[in-house]
Amino acid sequence: MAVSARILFVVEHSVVNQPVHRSGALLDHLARRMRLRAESVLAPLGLRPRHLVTLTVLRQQGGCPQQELSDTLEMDGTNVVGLLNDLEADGLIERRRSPQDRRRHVVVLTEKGGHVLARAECALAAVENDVLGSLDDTQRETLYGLLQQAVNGTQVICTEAADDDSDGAC
Amino acid sequence: MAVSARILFVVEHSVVNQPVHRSGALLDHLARRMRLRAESVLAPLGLRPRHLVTLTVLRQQGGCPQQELSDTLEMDGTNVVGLLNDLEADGLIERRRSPQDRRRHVVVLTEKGGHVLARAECALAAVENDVLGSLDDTQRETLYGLLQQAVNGTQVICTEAADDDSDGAC
DNA sequence: GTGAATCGTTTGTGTAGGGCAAGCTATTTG
DNA sequence: CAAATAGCTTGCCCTACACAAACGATTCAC
Repeated sequence: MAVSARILFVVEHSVVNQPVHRSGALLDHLARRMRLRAESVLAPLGLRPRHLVTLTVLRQQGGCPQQELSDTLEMDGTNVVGLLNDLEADGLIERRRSPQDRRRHVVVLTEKGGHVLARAECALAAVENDVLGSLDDTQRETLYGLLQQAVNGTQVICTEAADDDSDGAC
Repeated sequence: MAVSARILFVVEHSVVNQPVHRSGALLDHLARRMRLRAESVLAPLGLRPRHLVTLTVLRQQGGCPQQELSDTLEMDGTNVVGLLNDLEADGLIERRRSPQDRRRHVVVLTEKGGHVLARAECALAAVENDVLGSLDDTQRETLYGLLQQAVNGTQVICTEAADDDSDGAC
């Protein structure tokens, strides 16, 4: 039936006609599915998807100046301000003046922020279970690793495997 | 440093404290990055990201009634109409009356639609190269497979490996 | 066959995400 | 001191969508 893009691949002395595999559309599609469901789960926590993305970035980047955050999120600076205002109002993040350059705000996740993020992730178990239903645990972990690597430029295996406190089992 | 969610895992007689790995936020983040770049690449082709998603779905689902498409895309019916109007105006899809139930429109990808989709995917090589830069070819293929499986409920290895025409190497 | 339900379409309305620009303060740097 | 920079606020605009209502065509149930 349908037509599909191809590139020529030379594999072990033979030329194989192979379709082009672009993940963009799939990523878009899947992200939408996640987001739709996540919205309702997150609402009771006073969060929206983009807040969760922001918190996630902050957790693994540690404190970072606001502009860097804007770069990472690839989002306009003014909108980041609003986003951080929300999060700060809820006590999930803190803006600290950088001692090196007092014009800068270093944005850090508060303890509460970490906990809320953790709770949100637990609450999202059902959502993920629904959307990624056809992937087994190993596959989901692989997917997570790949996404992490793509987003961060390097794979993050398990940054703080031996950390304390936090909200144990969901 | 930061706190993170955990669940208890019993692995071979030992209890391992393991962080919860939710892909939602990463998916969202990565999809955004892709979409931002894709928009400018797609614009010259008269397409926007959601058009590409639609075409992609149609390619691998074959013809399907409009409502099913609406379900798959998890998008309101009225918006799907608009989306399809765009695509039909460009001759990329066709709406055919279903012989079984003449109320229904069966939506199919036209030959031109397939070609344009293929061309778009080729054009997106640079984008993907940029966003997935830290993944090697094998990893990208793995990612693609997982996304495909998640979206479709089952993994699609290479539906029509022996198809003809189409636009060869980018 | 007549009425009820269904598929798709159009139109209209509302909301949220988010880009972009201008103007401001505090601060650093030349 | 002047110029550049980080962040904040306000205001404007556009796009993606959801949702509702009303319509024609068709099917289905009685």
